[in-house]
Amino acid sequence: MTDPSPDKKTAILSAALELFADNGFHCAPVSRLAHLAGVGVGSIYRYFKDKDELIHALYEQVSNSVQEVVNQPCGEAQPLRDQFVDFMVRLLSYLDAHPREFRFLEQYYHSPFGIEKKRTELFAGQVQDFPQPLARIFSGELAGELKSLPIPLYHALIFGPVSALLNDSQAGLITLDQATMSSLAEGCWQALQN
Amino acid sequence: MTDPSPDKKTAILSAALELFADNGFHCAPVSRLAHLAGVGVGSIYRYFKDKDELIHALYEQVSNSVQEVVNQPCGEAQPLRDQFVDFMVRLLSYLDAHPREFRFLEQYYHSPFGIEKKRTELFAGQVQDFPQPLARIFSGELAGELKSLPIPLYHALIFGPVSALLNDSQAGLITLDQATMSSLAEGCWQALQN
Amino acid sequence: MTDPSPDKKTAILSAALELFADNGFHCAPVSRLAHLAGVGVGSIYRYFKDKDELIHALYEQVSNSVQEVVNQPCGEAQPLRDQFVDFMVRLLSYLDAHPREFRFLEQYYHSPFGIEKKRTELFAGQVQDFPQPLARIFSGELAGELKSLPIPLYHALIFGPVSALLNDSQAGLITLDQATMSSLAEGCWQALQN
Amino acid sequence: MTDPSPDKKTAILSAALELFADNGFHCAPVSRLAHLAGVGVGSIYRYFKDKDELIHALYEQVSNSVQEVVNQPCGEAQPLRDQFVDFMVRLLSYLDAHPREFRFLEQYYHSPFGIEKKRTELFAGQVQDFPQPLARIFSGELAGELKSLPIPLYHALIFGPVSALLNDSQAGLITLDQATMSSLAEGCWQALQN
DNA sequence: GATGAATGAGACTTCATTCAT
DNA sequence: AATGAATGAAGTCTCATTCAT
Repeated sequence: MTDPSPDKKTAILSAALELFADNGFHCAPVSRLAHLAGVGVGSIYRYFKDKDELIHALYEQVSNSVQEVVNQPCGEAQPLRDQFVDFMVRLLSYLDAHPREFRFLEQYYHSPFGIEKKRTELFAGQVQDFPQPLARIFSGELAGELKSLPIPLYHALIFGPVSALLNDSQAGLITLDQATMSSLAEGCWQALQN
Repeated sequence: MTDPSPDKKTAILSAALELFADNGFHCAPVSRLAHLAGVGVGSIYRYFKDKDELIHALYEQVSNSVQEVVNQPCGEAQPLRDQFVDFMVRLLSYLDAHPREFRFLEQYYHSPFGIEKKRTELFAGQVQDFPQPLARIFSGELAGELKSLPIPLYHALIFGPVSALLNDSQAGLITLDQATMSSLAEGCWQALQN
Repeated sequence: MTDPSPDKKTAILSAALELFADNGFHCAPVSRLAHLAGVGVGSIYRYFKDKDELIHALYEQVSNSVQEVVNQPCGEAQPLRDQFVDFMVRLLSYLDAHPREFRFLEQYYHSPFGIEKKRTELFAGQVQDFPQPLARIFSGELAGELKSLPIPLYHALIFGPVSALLNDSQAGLITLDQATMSSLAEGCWQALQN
Repeated sequence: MTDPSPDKKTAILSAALELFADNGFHCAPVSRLAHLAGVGVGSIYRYFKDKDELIHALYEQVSNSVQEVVNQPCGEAQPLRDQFVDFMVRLLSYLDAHPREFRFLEQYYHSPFGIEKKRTELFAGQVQDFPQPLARIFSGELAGELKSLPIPLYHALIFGPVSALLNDSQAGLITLDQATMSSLAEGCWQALQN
């Protein structure tokens, strides 16, 4: 039993993602987390002060891995529209391929946990870190070319459809192939045009 | 004699909406519900089999009041675009003015409770019951004029931004005045154009 | 509803016998009693101080009806042995034909309720009231003819088998026809012989 | 490490026997069990899935200890009658010395818990495992010597009086000395004779 | 450091009893 | 007198957290 795993913390976070995404925070007793992680209950409390801290830590981890994907550079030689579509397709692909990350985030944002950590933080938090097309849109640099809107409106018109579509995909209402994702991205792009 | 008082049921549902929206289902013990409703704990179980049934009943109530707003006829004399914008503004206004209803619905849909009652049910469930512009869009009647898309894509492009914007409004990131709501609606409308 | 039944009390006791015998005291909520009796919950408390008193009252009633059967005179012209067998068959027949009465009594005696009201009270309580053969046995009058034993031993040798056999009958392990009942009675009779 | 302590389980079963025997299943709240066992409420649920399982487990334990007594070999050299009397005296002695075991069993058999685990199971369940005299009687081997009766009648004539006498003893109506127990056993023996 | 047995606060639910109608 | 809606004490069970090993 005395498993001197070099990465017990990783095992715990991984088990947590699985259980939280599939069962919700409240149907994931710490004892079950421990069992799934192959770790003693007590060990969880060595790495995390309590269950809440574990949830917040998991959020940070998932949030970061999404940020990484989102922040990859887009081909800057392409027209802006294509860069935007590429970005959107990349985001949709990643989250559709990682349903647990997506469901965890949705659950987190719609729970008391996410009250302080607003959803905006994930995508709009640091405009300057955004990949080319997004940064230029949100920063207002393209104001002549596109509509000039308050950031939350940009945000809503871009990420709202992403979230909604992913939900339908998870629910099995639609399959996200390349064409579908492009359609959505193009719709969003049009929404921003003058 | 001594008939079950409709006031009491209303008081319970009302307290439930408040606590569920503000604290989440799991931080709203029945004892607190009862206290807030000014009712004995046991009385809740006279009106609802258990806590789950109370949650579902509250969903039905909230869902119906949203449906009512959504289903009001749009001025059919106006151009379709204006009808659409009117509809969107009406929906946004109502939910922004009833934040607890909105937060409850979001929470419900993102919980195991809402698994069968898919979000789609609320808005897309019965296309034929939709107000003019939505029904015509979703039914494909306008396929020549607009893009021809799978329903979930229409759905995502229209209600995704609504949900996202309301979240930002709740978070205090933006104030939803008439202009803002119209901007969003117009963006959505553009997103659907050929 | 205002049912001015002349015999609400009877209806309540009757419903109580049914529910207690079939479900046990603790799976027979007062509300269910009331429903089955066709009476308001509150009415039960007009006739009985509380649930305990209802149980004791029901015991008295059932106990009395058994006493009546037990106390019917045996043909005094017959030999004692035949009188005894007649008595035993009569008792067995009655209780086998009234399983709810029997199950209620068994349950009552084996519960805290029956602690003060000892089983003995039912059959041996008032020796002088017993029908001929029993009275003569218990009173010691037949001491020459039969074994001379302490009353509880007579009691055990006579009523123990009755109770045990009825239990097996209720459980469906045996059918109590005339021959079977006579066999038991004869066995008991032999048990008492010198 | 930290293995589940067998002492704790024993303490719980022991407390359960005491409370169940004295108060009945329904006047023995888990909280009281825990207190009497010197254990936290939650610990009971580590050892038993729920209260029902605890009751059944206690039955198994008590039943086994009675079986052990019952199954001890009788002096096979003695006449059958003496073997039988020895057996009866041993059974009576044990149960009279262990009143809680006796009261628990009686209560168990007369409750919904004992519906499937019929009383017969305890004594007649496995005829072949019975000590000499009983096995030979129940198996019909002595049919020439004794009356030939259906098993439930043997059962009633032998164990009925045992149960009844123990009840009277518990009630303080009689003291079970050697002579008394022998008398009962002899009575039962006679009851079986041709 | 790791473990998991032990704990008890607190959640949900039932039901005997009351009392306004 | 009769009713049944209302009540809350009390019961069963869960689970986050602690701590001895």
